Amino acid sequence: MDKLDIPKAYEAKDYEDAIYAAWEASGFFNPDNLPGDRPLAFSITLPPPNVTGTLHMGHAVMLAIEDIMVRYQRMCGKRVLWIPGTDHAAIATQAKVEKLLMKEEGKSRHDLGREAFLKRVEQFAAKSHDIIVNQAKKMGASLDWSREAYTLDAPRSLAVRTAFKRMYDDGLIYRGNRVINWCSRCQSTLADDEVDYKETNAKFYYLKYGPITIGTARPETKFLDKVIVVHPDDARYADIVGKEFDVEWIEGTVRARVIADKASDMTFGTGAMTITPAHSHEDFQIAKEHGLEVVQIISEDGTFTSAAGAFAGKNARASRDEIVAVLEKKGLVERIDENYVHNLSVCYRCETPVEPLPKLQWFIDVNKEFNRDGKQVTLKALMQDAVRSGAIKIVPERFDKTYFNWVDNLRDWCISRQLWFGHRIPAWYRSSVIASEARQSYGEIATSSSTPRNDSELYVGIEAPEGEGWVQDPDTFDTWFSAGLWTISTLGWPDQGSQTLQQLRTYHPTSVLETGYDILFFWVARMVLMTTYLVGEVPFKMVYLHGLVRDEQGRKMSKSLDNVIDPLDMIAKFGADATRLSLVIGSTPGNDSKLSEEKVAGYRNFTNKLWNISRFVLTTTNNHPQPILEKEGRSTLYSPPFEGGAKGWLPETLADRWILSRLDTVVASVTKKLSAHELSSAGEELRDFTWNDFADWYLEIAKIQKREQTDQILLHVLETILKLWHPFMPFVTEQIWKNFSGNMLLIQSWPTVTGSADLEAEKEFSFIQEIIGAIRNLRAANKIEPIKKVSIVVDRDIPEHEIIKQLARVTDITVGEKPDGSVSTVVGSLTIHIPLTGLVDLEAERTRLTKERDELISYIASIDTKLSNTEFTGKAPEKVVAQMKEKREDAARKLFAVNGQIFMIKSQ
RNA sequence: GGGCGCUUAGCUCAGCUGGUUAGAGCGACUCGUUUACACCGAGUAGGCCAGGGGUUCGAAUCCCUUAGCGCCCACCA
Repeated sequence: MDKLDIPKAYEAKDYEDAIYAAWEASGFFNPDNLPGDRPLAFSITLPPPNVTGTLHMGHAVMLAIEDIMVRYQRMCGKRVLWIPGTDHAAIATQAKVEKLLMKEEGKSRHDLGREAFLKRVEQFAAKSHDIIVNQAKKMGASLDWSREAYTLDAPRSLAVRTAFKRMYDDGLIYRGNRVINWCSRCQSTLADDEVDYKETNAKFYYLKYGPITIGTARPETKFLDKVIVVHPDDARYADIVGKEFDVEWIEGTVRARVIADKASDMTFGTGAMTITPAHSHEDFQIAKEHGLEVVQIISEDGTFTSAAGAFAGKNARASRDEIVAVLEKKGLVERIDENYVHNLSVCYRCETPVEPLPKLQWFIDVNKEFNRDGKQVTLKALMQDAVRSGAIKIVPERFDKTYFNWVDNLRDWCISRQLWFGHRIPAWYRSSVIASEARQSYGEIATSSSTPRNDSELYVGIEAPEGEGWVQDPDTFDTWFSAGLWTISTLGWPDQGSQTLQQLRTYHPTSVLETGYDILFFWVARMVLMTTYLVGEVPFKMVYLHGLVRDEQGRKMSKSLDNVIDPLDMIAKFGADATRLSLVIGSTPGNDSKLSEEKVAGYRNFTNKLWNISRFVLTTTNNHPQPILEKEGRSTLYSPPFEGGAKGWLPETLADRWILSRLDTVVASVTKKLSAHELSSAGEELRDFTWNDFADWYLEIAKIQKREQTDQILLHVLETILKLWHPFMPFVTEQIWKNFSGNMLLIQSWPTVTGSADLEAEKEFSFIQEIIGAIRNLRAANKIEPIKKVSIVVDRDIPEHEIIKQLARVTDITVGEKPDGSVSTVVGSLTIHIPLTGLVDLEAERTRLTKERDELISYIASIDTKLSNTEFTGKAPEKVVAQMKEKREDAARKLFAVNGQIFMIKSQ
């Protein structure tokens, strides 16, 4: 037998990479290679990180939580599939590369041209991808890399084109000219939810416009305003509604007229506004209803069009003051409110102010009825039903409301983007006019206003059409369109091969979607939309939302605040296991959590604790004459399984019965909690058991219980907690597991309840703990001399007196029959009598004990009162009454111990 | 303007459908040279569960209300 040589401290970095490599080599991350039958499947698709750079703490949380779920289910015997992938994140990635290009070479994407630029982006994405994969591995994520996907790879592109085609054929996708959100820096449209609002201090201008005064925050858009809108009920303007008159304006005289519309707010500004249909969503709406002309005066690059006369070509927002100066010169500025606060709409990526512009774009109609299984439905209705029917469960539940609030108010989704990086819209046009227009915008900024053409041929298909003269739409898809297909596209949809179909049948709908609550709308809702429409089933049965990881002070982590904690740094310093625990324990779904280095360090201490527990157990048992580790398959010693529960190996002592009972409780409870996705709570309970019960009590007892039985129990408990901990701390547990024979811990089966629950033992042992605690207290109080003599009187044979003796580290224990004690009426089986000498600090101890005794007495009295109250006993459920009685017993037992101690002190 | 949360020990938070004397970790303080671990052990002190009202035998938990804080959504020119 070799002597075990285990280092004193666990250094994560010495083991983790090798362990991950071994897992990967085993092939067990791929469900096809898992041993056993596994009729039930469990699947998660990893929310694909953007290929914009590196992973942050948010990704680390995601990987930790999902890996825990996945490892747990794998050990439970499920056919577990966790698919990794990355997201091309069109707008974010393109913006990033453009920024780099400008910084490093001083070039814009137009300097390179579309093709060369895309090559650059792909290079960047590839590099970023490799970093991400490496980081996921560092975290210990047990992802099936053989199925890795990318939102922009060939299979996913096919899925995108197929989805578009099908929706188009069903009339759910249309091309329309509408005012959209335009980011002049990204040079692209933005969906409604890609617009952020930033509270900004601005000026509010009161301008004379003919006979009335109008209010505006954006005078520069007002060049061609010809229509004043007032509220129909506004008495101030009632007499001029419908009238026309000439007004002196920015560039000379304009013929203006007044209309009434409820959109005008009587209480805001002067109650009168002019409208700019081309550059405001609401004005566009009004113009549409009243059949007004829509003229674009601001172009895609943020400059004025020729419609702005002398200002043409100048940046619109930058010209505001200049235009106001012109108005002022003409005496048209009545006053300026300098303290105007409003919500400026900005691009969620680059914070550039969003410019509303009229553009011809592709939209998904969420309100259009179509036939589904003989019923008329809308996409919106599908999204609502998926959650309302319970087919999808959101955790935490309160996000249901957020979800509905969003879906109910959903407007048509603009899916086309003027980016180069992304899936091209599978639409082709054939007509000289359109074709040249499309060519122009291919690589150029589209300058012409895009009005719908009737003279063009349009082809929508999965592949390019046959024939001459077809030009593909230059636009690309909103990145969330491809992301919305993620659960089905990663499983092979729309391929119809039997293997793909089988795979979809097995793993779809996926079991859980785990992601941050911040992308509930962007992504989760879109997946529900796409998947329910395309394959007629929900994409996942459950949505588990985690919160944001904030810094110690609760601030968001950001580069500008310099408070970013890099997961890789934490892993390097404290190990992946500690990092995972610090992200999972102490945080609950849907709530933000705070992270500090100290917290991670704390869990590093725990991994080391587990390491040393193992070190002790393994070396102790190994040193014994019948080396348990050398026996063939340690399991022969005590399993499988415990026949007839723990009786199979007859634990001899109270401590044995106690620890096994506790272990059984913990197995049951942790299993239940993990099944219910209560990860934090499961982890806490496991930590308490491992540290408080197993390490602090049973290990100490084991040192003096020199029976072979103890070795078996030590090994059994260790084996069980290694399994229980494995989902949380895969590395350290797997490393320790190497001391056992057989397969990797990764695929061991999850512990089951053995039937060792022993309430009597738990009660009795807690009493022993009480007594030992008392002895320790007394020793601590004895500052001058060690305790000379302790006598313990028991009324029946409790072998634990040996333990007490050792633990209390006292000498000279005598054991005898219990005298007919006066206190025995309270309850109890054990009394102690400790004559002590040389004590000086006992007075304080006595005061404390007396106080405790009084509290216990009044507590017992209060229970007695309650129990004699017929209203309580009559109305409270039986279970509660029984509980109360038990509590009374516990308190009485404690009182007995306290009384004993007081008696001891008195007798000094 | 709508909606959703939060307020529990010095700090970070658990406390599910009402039922132990409200818990944990960290921190503080006291003690400890115990052969698994100082990345340790044994203890102690900290709470009117934000305030007020109600329902109930019983409320941190349910209802109403007040105050403070946060988040999401929304086209106020």
